[in-house]
Amino acid sequence: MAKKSIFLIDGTSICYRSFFAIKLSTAAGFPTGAVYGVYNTLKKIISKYKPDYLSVCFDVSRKTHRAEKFKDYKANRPPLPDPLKLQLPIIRKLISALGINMVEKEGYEADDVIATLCKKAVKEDLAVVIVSSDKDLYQLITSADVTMYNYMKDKIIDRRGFRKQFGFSPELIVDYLSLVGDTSDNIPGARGIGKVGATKLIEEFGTIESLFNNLDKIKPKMRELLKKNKDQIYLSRELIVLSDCHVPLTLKNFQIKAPDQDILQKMFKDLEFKTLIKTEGISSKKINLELKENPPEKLINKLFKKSIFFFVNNEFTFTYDPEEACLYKFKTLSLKSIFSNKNAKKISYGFKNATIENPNCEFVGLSFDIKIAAYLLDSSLADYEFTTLVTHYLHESINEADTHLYPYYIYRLYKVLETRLKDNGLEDLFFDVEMPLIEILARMQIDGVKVDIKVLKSLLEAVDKKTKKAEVQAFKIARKEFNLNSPKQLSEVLFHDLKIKPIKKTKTGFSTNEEVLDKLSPKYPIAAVILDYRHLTKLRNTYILPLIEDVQKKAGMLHAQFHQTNTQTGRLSSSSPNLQSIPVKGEFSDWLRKAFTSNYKGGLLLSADYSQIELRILAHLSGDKNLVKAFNQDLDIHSFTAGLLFDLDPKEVSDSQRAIAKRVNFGIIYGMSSYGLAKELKITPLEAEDFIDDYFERYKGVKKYIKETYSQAEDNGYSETILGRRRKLTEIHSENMHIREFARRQAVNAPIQGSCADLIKIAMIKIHKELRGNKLKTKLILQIHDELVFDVPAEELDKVKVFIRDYMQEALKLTVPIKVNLKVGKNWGQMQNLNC
DNA sequence: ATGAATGCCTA
DNA sequence: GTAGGCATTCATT
Repeated sequence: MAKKSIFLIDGTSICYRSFFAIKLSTAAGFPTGAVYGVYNTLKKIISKYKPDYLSVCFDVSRKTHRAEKFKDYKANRPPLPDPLKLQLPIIRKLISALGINMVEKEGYEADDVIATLCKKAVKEDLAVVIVSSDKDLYQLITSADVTMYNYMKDKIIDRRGFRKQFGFSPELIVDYLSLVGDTSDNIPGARGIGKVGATKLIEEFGTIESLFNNLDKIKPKMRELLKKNKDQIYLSRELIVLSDCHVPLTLKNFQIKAPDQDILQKMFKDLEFKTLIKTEGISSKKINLELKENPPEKLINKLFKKSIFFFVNNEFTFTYDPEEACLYKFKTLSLKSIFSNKNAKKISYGFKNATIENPNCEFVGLSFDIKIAAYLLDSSLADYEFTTLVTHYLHESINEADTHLYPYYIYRLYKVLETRLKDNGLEDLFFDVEMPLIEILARMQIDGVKVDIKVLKSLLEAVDKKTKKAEVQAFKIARKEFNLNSPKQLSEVLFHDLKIKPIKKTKTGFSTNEEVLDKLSPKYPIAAVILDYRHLTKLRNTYILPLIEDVQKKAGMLHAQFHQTNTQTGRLSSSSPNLQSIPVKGEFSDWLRKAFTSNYKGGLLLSADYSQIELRILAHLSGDKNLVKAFNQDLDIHSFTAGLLFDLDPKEVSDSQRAIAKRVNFGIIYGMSSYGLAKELKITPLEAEDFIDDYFERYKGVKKYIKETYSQAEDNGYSETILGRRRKLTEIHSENMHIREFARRQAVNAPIQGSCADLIKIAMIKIHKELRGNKLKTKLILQIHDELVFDVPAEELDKVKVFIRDYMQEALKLTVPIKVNLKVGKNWGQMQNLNC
């Protein structure tokens, strides 16, 4: 039988942390972040650790016994910020409404209260967990029954963990801190002795007393510092040692009582914590958590018509009967019969996975996927796991393994997310674009791409042969063998052994990247050899070998994943393998791409890609006169820009001028800074500045658009695409200029990149619908951001090529024409343009 | 085993 | 200058 647990929470500490971490206020401007943070922290601790006893300890006033001993104690700490002061009474009210006990003692700090209770609790044979970010409290983990919980990192530290972190026993933390001091409490410590020095001394000698008894064994410099600071050190120790303040341990009071829901709800309403206000429908009170195994036979028909079906991935299926307020879990009814019944309203988490697990099933009437909704509302979450969403949107934490709780949460998540989508004008994008896309991506994953392994193997042979040669050559020039894959070793060979002058630094040494090696290669043949070697091994290790591996598993078919919730901008991403980064330039890229073929006998691959789509979208978004004109007249946009920049007729523009204009055009899409453009063009930032000025002089509308985008991002905290997809930009107001500039570039790029994603997603849906409606065998197999690749039976080519192009071009109506190029071939490496 | 650092492939 | 995924080395959980 495990010991009963008691959690002692440093209320002051969690208030401070919450206050600085969470900026939140009501519409009227009343600060609420600290209240919110404290609520979440407490909720999390309770639901995760289920303590038997719990108490939140507070400081009462600043006139503590420590201040009597040392007048400067906490002297340099600024007074409590007003916005936090305002929240303290509310936080106390909230804690008491939650049924949680609070303890405080006049003249003492929360630390002392915790220390006192902790000692008593250990005597009562309880397991004590201390919750604070204050280092002083480590002095309490001298017993094996006491641990410290770091709520920021969600980690519990015991004696072993402490030793690992500090290098000595917790008993010595007081001595350590006496040396180091604590700037936030204005505890002096020994001036001149820092973390490193203190750790060394403590590890070697232990206590302060022992230090002063062994002064002769300490290096002169340290010895002097210790002597000089002796008084300060002993005073510091007095201040750090926690004192007993005679508060009683009344365990009965420390039990968590039932929260007062009425008060809580009223508080949440006043504080405008919308997500915490209970929604209509299933509430935690009403729901029957004991799932019934199967609904009675006579209920099933009714349920199909009236109730909502839920499923999480492919594993859990339940339905909620609103009349009975009861959840039923299906054992005998297959997922298939629910999926294919269009009357049954279905709410899912992770629909794509469910589809992939049931590839032969027909899907109709899917109405709402929670994962996708959460992504659309905020594309910046680290992940969209079910438990993450429960924490983020319901402010409760659940264990991943508690799958029996899923039905309880999924409906509430649905309610919250549905409302938010509506509030943010994201319904159309959600229901018309993202939801229909799920099944298309699932289909792409299920069907896969045919890959000819023989082509890969012959390529591997050729690449291996060339790699060997490059290797031999490199070692010959270096006059020794070394690991060519190691930038560190290579740097040693180039810049030490061969005495080449380094061009660029990295964080840890000299750079050996492509840019550097390119510059070196005319003078130093070894650089060219290394570049060749890198190219070859990249091809082998990143593409050829993994592809062979994957394809062998699935009998000639490659099933990559396409992710719908992995990018901040709305693009898709691909992995395992990433089919969006198959080489297209370089010596062997065509050979590699020849391995990607049609899965139909005599079939063809059709590739359809948008031409200059990002600049066209920029033209649409900005309405710039020159840019719109160029596209309306179907001009070569880079030559046109070069014409404007160099004051020439576009026909007179030289290749190098066009190349510069092309870089500048890309620069605009990426948010452009003179520094970045300078690096790209290998000119000075001042010269780059001139190009940018000239560009904006000619494209005045673009300049205006970028300015407006900045100010919109500053006002709203996000920028948005044509269809209203948003990208959060929390750092747009950063004090740090570099961070702020970065956010600004993202603000400009996100609508362009994201609108392009909107556009191609619509095209995919329309094309998919047409293909299925006509029962065609042509399949969409790849999406590479502005390109779609189809596997086409030869006899379908003439039919599909027309509507594929049309749907892509008509996916969205822009103020400029959209152009799509078609290419076709028996594989991805040998493609011919297709004119129709 | 895991993560930072470096480097390189795509749009 | 934007957005991704992934391999390797090397120093650490």
